[in-house]
Amino acid sequence: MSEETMTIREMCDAYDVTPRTLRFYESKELLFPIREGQKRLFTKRDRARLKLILRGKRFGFSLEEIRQLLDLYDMGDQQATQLQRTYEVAQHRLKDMEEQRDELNEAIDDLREQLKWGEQFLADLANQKDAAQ
Amino acid sequence: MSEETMTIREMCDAYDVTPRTLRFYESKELLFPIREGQKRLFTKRDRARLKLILRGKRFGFSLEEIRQLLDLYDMGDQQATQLQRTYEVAQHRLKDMEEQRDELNEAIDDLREQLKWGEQFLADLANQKDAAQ
DNA sequence: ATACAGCTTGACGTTAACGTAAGTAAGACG
DNA sequence: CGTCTTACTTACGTTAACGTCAAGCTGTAT
Repeated sequence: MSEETMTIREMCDAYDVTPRTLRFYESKELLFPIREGQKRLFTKRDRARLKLILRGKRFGFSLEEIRQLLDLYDMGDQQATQLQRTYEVAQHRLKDMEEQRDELNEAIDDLREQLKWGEQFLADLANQKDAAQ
Repeated sequence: MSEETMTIREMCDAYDVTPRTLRFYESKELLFPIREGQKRLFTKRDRARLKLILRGKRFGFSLEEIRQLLDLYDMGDQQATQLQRTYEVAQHRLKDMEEQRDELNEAIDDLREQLKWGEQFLADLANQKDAAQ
């Protein structure tokens, strides 16, 4: 409960992830918890990074992309070039997402059509049945 | 070039899939090409099924789901119960897709926010630079 | 002392939908 | 007959993001 660091369980509870996930992120160099003997202690920095990781996932970035973005973020000693790069990557992702959404919308429309068709078919079938009696 | 059946290559060209894909679908019992010696010959039925498979994929059904739907479609000797079931599955899928789209839209909005933020930051940075000169 | 809770490090397993490579057969062409 | 083309089977490889043991350490409550 020290103010600065959190155990793995506290992290799990706070961010709704599994221990495996946190260890996995560490192995992929997304997080860098310090050690107290055996145990991992997650710092404020780790928490900030985890938040960004989870946000990145929501945006559909792969962990590898996220890692690169985090690295840029860290490295970038306010070097506009880096930030510019980050910005571009994000913008590209946005375009991908919008395309994906558009495709999804098309598919949804198509499926709606099919369903209308099926509905009609079922209705006809019911009528036939009624009429046959 | 017989009117009724197509070779694997003709199928691939016609539907823009690889041979591997067609063999894979056969192994998963989605298609049932007949054999002429070694070779596969795809019938009209196979072509109809393939179309449905590809459409199903667009809708985000898994191959296993598609197989089940195709089976129902085949079996269902116009048995309304089966069709009803198919209908329900499709409707469920539609709901999933709509949810997915909504999430995606949220993510897109969030990302747009972030980008606005980044843009501002970059602009400020540029101003600072200008001012410093 | 003992049991238990919580942490650790391996390391193999999972899922979907094919890709890819190796080795072989069979028919067509020149 | 040799070679090309097309197809075949078998089977391991791929990718992402963890899940799921197994086996062992440590600290603490009983």
